[in-house]
Amino acid sequence: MRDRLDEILQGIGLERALIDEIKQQGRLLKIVGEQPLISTGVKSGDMPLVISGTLRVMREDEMGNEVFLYYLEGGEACAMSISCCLSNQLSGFKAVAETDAVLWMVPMHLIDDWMSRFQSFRKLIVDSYQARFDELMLTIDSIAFMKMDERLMKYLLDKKQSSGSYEIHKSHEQIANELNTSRVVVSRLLKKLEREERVALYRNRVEVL
Amino acid sequence: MRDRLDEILQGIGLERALIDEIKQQGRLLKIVGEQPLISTGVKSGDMPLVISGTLRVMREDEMGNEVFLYYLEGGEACAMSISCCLSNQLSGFKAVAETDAVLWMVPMHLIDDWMSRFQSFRKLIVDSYQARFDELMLTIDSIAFMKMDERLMKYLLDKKQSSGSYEIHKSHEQIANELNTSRVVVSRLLKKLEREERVALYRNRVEVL
DNA sequence: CTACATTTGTGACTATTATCATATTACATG
DNA sequence: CATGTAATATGATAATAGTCACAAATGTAG
Repeated sequence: MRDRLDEILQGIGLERALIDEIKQQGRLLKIVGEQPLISTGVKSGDMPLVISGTLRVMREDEMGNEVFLYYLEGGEACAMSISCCLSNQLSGFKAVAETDAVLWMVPMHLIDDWMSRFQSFRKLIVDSYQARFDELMLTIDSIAFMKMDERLMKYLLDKKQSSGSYEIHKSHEQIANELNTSRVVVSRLLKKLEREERVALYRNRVEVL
Repeated sequence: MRDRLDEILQGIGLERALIDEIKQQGRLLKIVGEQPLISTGVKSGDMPLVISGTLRVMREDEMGNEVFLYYLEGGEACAMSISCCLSNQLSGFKAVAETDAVLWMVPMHLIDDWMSRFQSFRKLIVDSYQARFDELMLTIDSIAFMKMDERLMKYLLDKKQSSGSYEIHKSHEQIANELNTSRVVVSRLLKKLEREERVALYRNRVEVL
């Protein structure tokens, strides 16, 4: 697993010296699918770096409604946790392992030091923020401009792209939660997509055609 | 105006040496109300730092629909423009001067150098990203969870807070655009709020009670 | 004051989404 | 294969928002 980490850190474009420090100072964390990593209103002293698997990051409001924000995948860092920690704030979001995942947890107090010494690390942080930002923009686009049927289709296609599989193993209920609508609505719209021969429906499974 | 800049830079918590460099290397840009600073699909080589006035930042899609994202006010930096420039990407958004505004434009190529040398500058960038991030989350909250009447009231209250005034000088049409709905809907909901005695309505002006 | 453009008000209708009630189907387990 | 639970399907109805048409009002320039 250390080798995989090395490979990923190189892939991001970090220099040798930094890679060695990261490998020395962090710790490995394995989480199994659907296990929560960060919950709304809790804070952590580490910045997670995804080695393998996928984290699903969501926003949750006071009443427990949640909207999907973005995915974190192999090689991506969760830059949000930085300022969340620097500024001593509570996290406004919730991260759940979408699949089994392996993370490298980096102690927060080292971040600033690395930012001052390594150009590649500054780039990692800024890029990470920007990537999240862009994805949030897409989320806003779809919530603000798209109707539920389009959003649902986009959701299915995004899933397909990120997992590489044509099958989404979720119930209508779970999909409805991620899109912040009701199960009945999702069932109806999926049925419509099925009639249009864009998906095939099974129990706990949707296949994109 | 240089004094005001100095004051603001100190207020952010930057150290003397950095402040001097910023003052030496940047240039002043004045823009008058409603003038666009950044347009969708265009990129700039400077990072703007707001000295006075307010910038309204919006997301625009291909069909010209737009959603309000957040405001940038005195002392705030537009960190988004950094990676937008570093990664050679086009800006996915649009910034308009809400009122007359004075900006200090910092050449992008200095950013990385400052980030390596000044702790306070790293903090400025990270905080700036985080602040925008938090505001985007609030925007998502309101679009995803709130109904139009609540969003309208929130919009009016936010305006009140940011301008300190109880009067919003906008037509129903303009408000509708910022909330991504139609003029008719805004007129109707404002009328309802008026009946509830929460606002008073005039031509091109709404007063929050 | 008059003419005109812009802004605002409202009724009528449609579209989309939410909600409730109630079937029906699929799967796991004994 | 009988049975129970979770998942899915679907009709009926309501709430919310969008659209169109047109009327009324407000402010401005001559």
